[in-house]
Amino acid sequence: MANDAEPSDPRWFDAWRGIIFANARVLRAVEPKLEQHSSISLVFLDVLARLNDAPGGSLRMQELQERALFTRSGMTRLVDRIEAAGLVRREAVPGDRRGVSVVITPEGARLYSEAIERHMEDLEREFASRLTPGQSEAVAEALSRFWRE
Amino acid sequence: MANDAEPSDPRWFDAWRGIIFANARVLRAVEPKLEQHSSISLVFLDVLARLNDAPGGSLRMQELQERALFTRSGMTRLVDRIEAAGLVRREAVPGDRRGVSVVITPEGARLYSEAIERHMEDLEREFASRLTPGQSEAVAEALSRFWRE
DNA sequence: CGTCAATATTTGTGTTGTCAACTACTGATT
DNA sequence: AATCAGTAGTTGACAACACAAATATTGACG
Repeated sequence: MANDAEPSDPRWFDAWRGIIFANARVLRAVEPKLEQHSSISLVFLDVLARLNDAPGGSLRMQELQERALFTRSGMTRLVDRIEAAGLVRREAVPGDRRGVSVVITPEGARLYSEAIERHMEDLEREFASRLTPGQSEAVAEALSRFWRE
Repeated sequence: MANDAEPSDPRWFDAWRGIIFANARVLRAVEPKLEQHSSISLVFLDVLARLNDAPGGSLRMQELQERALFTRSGMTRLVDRIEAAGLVRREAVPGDRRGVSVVITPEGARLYSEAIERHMEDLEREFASRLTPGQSEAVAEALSRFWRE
């Protein structure tokens, strides 16, 4: 098979290339649609998703920082902007006056569920429709450790 | 439109989630190492790779823009910076005075091959080692249409 | 030839990202 | 209680990104 003396690229590199291309191409297609329909960006949606999935709809800045997929740094100012848009609010943490917890507002939750629904449709069109169920299954299985650790 | 009652997340969403997580986590691990060892960023490496793979080590701005994975816009100024680092140079296109072709310099090619070698080792550690050969194969096969189309 | 829509790239300007320094608070140690 | 290393988050300064408008050139068409 393709395992005698690496020809040029090892086989796992095709897998990696597939991941970066799929990531880039799907996001490139899907992000403008999100902004168009919901007038929020993917980084906003990302933060709202983390909060929405968290118990109580609330996380501390650090947790948000760690879990966010599309933002590596600058969470303070990102939350500033999302807060200015009225989608989250900062609250004091009882018992630790250094801490801040970021809470999703009702309006944030409403906008999130609206936006994520549409976003899923877009993803289905741009991503899912290009894979067979068997392929989806195989990719999901192979990559699950990257998010389930 | 598929309209059957979705239980929680459709199966393809796990595949998509795997892709974004794998992408984010591997890049987050690998990029600092690249910068540390080769003192270039991933966007630099990306551009150098496109040029290195192109016939004659040269592409026009537009082609670079289209092929680049890690940069969606601002190719002019990105090339400015890479040029300032001596890794590429701009050349006039014979027969079209609007055009510019970007050529990789010998130093760029040298630095590229050095950096990519190390980068592949890092990728192997952070990505490939977490997949079985069968999983690599499956992911590569399932996602090949995203870069070969 | 002269006009003009189309193409190729750069420039202007506002927005977002990054990294280190800074402020504020905590908990442990003495 | 006073000290102090560690933790949480913000701020300042600058780099990189994004998008629209500007510049320059081409090719087609009357």
